[in-house]
Amino acid sequence: MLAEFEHYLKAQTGLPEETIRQVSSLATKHTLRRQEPILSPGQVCQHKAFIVKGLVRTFNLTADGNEHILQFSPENTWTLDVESYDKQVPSLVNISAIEQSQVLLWHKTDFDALLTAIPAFKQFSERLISRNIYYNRQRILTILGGTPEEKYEDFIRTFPTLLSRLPLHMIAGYLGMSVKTLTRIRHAQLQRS
Amino acid sequence: MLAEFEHYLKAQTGLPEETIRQVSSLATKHTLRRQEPILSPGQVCQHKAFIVKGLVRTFNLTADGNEHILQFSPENTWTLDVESYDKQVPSLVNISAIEQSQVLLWHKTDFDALLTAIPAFKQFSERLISRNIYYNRQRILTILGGTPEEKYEDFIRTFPTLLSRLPLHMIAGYLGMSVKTLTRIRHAQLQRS
DNA sequence: TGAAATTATGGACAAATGACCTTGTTTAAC
DNA sequence: GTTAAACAAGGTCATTTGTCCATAATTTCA
Repeated sequence: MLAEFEHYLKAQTGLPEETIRQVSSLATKHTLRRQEPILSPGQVCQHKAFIVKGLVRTFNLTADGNEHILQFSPENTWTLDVESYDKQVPSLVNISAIEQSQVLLWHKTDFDALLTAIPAFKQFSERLISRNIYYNRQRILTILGGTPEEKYEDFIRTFPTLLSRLPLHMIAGYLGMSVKTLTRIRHAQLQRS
Repeated sequence: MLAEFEHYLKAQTGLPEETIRQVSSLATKHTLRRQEPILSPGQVCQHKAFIVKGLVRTFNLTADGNEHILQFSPENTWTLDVESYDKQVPSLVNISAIEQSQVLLWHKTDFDALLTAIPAFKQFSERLISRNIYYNRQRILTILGGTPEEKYEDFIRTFPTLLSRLPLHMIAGYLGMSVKTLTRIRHAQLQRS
């Protein structure tokens, strides 16, 4: 489990073995069953999580039981509730496994120490944050702009490999439309092809 | 014009006069007429802008002439196209004045120098970025989730002072709905009250 | 001040979407 | 391997939303 992460970090940063070991040595291994939560509303987000294997989602449940999905986190990506983590205030969102997953967790204290101790690691971390900012901006434009069909096609383009791993109702929850609409779109696309 | 900014920065950071002067001394003053652009698609975003007075919007024009608004920037806020600015690549968005506005511009080179030279200023800058991240996350949830009416009410709650300064079609462009829908909502609310 | 542009609203109609239900299939779990 | 749960898809209908149009009010700027 650590080996995969170390390989990832090496490929992404080119940091020396020793430094990489330093990072991974502070992680806790964790296996999640399907639907098992890492974070629930009301809890303070204490950890940064790296997904070694599996698939995790960040979402919000509305009063009427609807699920709005902020993020899917597959292998080799990170996840956390930034706002809760940064400010150490109770979270408003759920983070939980879609598939059985293996994750590495760093406690905020340890992770902060790593960022301070290893400038190149901090740079890497900032690069990830930037990417997230750009992505969310683009996502807002897509949600604002497109027809449901355009949103769906955009989703496929952005996450081609996730399509087959996600139930439709989660894709709907990510795109902000009903399952019915999604079904209709796919039906229409089949007709055409 | 500088005085307002210096007052803002003092209030926000508590930095000493001298440092504040150091920051403001690198700014260029600029007055914008209504509808005058600061940034157009295809250009590289070279500056960070602080709005001293007026109101500016960041938006995207679709092929069919629809306007999707990413951000409103009133007095005492900052604006730029982060992605274009960070990477120095051509922008995809427009930034332009809604009202006649006064802005201060820092060239990226100068602003980067300030961030390096003044750690407390860098911290302040990071705080602003964080705030923006939280806000965009929340915005995605709101857009995904609510009925048009909820989105409109959320808008009023978030930007109570902007309501009267914006034409309806811009609010619609920010919320991702047609002007007609907005009109209907307001009509319904009048009936009820 | 006066002409031109922008803005808000409303009507009518068509199209898109969601809610609710059923059915058959696939997947997971014990 | 069997049972239970989750899932995709389709039908129907009511509602919502958008487009296109016209009109009246307001604002801008020369």
